[in-house]
Amino acid sequence: MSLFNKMPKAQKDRLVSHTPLPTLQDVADLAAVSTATVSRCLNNSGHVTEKTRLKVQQAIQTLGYSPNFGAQALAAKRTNTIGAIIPTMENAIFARGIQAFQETLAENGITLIIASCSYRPELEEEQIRSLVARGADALLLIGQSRPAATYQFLARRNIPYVLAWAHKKDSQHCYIGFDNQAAAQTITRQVLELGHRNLGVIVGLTRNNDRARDRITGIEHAIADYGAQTAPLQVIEAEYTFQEGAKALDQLLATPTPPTAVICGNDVLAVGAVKRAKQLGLAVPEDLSITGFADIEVSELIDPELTTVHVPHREMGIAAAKSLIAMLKTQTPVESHLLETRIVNRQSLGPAKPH
Amino acid sequence: MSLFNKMPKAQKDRLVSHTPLPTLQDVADLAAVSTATVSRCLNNSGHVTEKTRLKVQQAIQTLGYSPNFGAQALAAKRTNTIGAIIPTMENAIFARGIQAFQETLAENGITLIIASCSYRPELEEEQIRSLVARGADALLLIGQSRPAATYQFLARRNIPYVLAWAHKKDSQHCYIGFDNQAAAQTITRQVLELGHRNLGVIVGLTRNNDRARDRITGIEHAIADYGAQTAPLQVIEAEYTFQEGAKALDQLLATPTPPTAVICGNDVLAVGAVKRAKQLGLAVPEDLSITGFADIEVSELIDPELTTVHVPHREMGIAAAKSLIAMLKTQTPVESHLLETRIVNRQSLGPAKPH
DNA sequence: TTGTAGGCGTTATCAT
DNA sequence: ATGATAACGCCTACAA
Repeated sequence: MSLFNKMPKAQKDRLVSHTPLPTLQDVADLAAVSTATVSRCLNNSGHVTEKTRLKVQQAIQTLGYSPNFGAQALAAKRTNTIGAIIPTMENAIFARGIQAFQETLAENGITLIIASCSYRPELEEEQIRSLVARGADALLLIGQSRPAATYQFLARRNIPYVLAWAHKKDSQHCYIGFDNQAAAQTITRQVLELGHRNLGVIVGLTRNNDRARDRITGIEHAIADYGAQTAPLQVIEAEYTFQEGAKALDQLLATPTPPTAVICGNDVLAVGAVKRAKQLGLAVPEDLSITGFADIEVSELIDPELTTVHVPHREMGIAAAKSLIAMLKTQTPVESHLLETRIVNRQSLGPAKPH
Repeated sequence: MSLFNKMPKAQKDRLVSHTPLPTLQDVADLAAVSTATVSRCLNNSGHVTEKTRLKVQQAIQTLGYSPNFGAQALAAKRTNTIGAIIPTMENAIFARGIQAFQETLAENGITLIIASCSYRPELEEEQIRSLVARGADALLLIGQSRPAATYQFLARRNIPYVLAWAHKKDSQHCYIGFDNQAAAQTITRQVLELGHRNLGVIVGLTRNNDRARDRITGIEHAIADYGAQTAPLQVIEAEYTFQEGAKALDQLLATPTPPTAVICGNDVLAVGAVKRAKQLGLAVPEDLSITGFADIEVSELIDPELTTVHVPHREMGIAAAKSLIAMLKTQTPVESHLLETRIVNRQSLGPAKPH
């Protein structure tokens, strides 16, 4: 065997003109330093003379070097990647928050991987494993309700996570979100104060959605406090589309004692209901009041514009990113972060008609 | 030095009860086979007895083993990750297509990394580098216009990519999309056939958006073919929000000869314009016709519903995913894929008033 | 401050 | 069909 044949492959490649991508070694050679020094420059881990740093940077430039992801991940035991699993990318409710989340991560040199689980918990479980397998250093999850086994899995792997879009006091988990129940309770109280005594409710499918359930609870509490619902409270669950919101309204109106105000668990359903009400010749809010939840763009598009609960989407995304980054850095849990919601009064809610 | 001190760290860890995550070696030990065999099982690369396969699977189960991403990437020189860079996640125009793209990738064991570039080309360049650095095996990009250096970078790294949401004949690139110009031309012709002789145009910012430019060209061609625009063609560019669509309409109507029909480059602007028209007391389409482009959900929400160009978002996402997967598998370019658009006639376009 | 060298957990090439 | 073993490219004690 010749000397050439004994060489490591990378070295051979450098002799023949194959020229694959430059490696740390190439940079080190060109800069006439060791790979360790180059690595230190790359990771700003201090202890490098300004002069050598410049040499190294020069070499990196001329070679067009960029670290190999796999090697970096393998050696450093982290990928600088954070995963997020959201019910769906297809609707606006998560879009703005996730966008802000991603921007904040990017500012910190972290890449976001997104998966969606279509509100199916078994898929979420699978996605969590997948993202972790893909090397996600930490995770953003939506809401709290998932099997204990999932949390155990994360604990076993020591993967930091935050639960966003929800909030629970005194929990072992780190929440970055708002109090769905309290927010729903507040807007319901406002509806009641306007004289409505027969409410209807349209919410997303509660089956795997603790936020939707919390909102119903809030509505019920408000009504109980006020002691004022004259008919049985109708709660219609609907999938997350304009059309389903419209259909749900039809159901509500088909009852013997149709409501004078409809509280919706989200803006998409609310907006669909508003459109349907108008089609049916009902004036909103004169004949029927409708409220939303989330304050996404469409709530200002519909006529009349939607009175709804404003959620600080971007703030939430930013806070989630910062918390995760902190957890990664300190390797310790971080406090939950409660964000404030507020009611945006537009035109879809009005006083009950005197009778 | 004791024998213990000479051991590789992983072996030590297995002796003391530290128990980090199980490795391939652990699985091999438990199954009493070599790591090579385990690896073969994991990658279905054939030549494994059913019996040993079972043994190995058993071991994987009991250990809860999952491959280390970094190591896998380093050794295999691929990450099974595909990157997509879209202008923004925050609006619906890309959401459905990307969702389908992601689902198709997931079915093939590939993870999607998304980055957004806010329609800023220098940011896109940066994001491309970032995703590649993160180990993206291939990329989905939107539209065609970007610096030659960017394409060189991708060629140098040998990264397959497709350009989606657009189409060019006889191009060196692989397009997965539709003909923006032809689609715009078709809907414009329809408007002209309805007797309109004074059109206005509202489009997204063309500065870094070749799709928007193509649509304008299509509109201009249709008008030229028809030889029929009575006033100078007003083209207003607007950012991608309802409000900007509304403002653009105001500008169009402030001219001495306001148009009787407004062609919009996308549904968001169109819908914003419809809302504004109604606020101004104009009946749509009796006083003013408005058309959209993309056929996203809101186009059915607004009243009157929007006549617009339907784009097969999901098909496009699926096709893009399949093409990329094929390129990755065969290591050869793949043909472009032209998708058909069609006009959806709803209520926002009507005949011109006779005068 | 800088260099040396071993290890990270897979894959894949060769033998057997 | 299975096993040894050499890469893969980077990080990081530890030594100098």
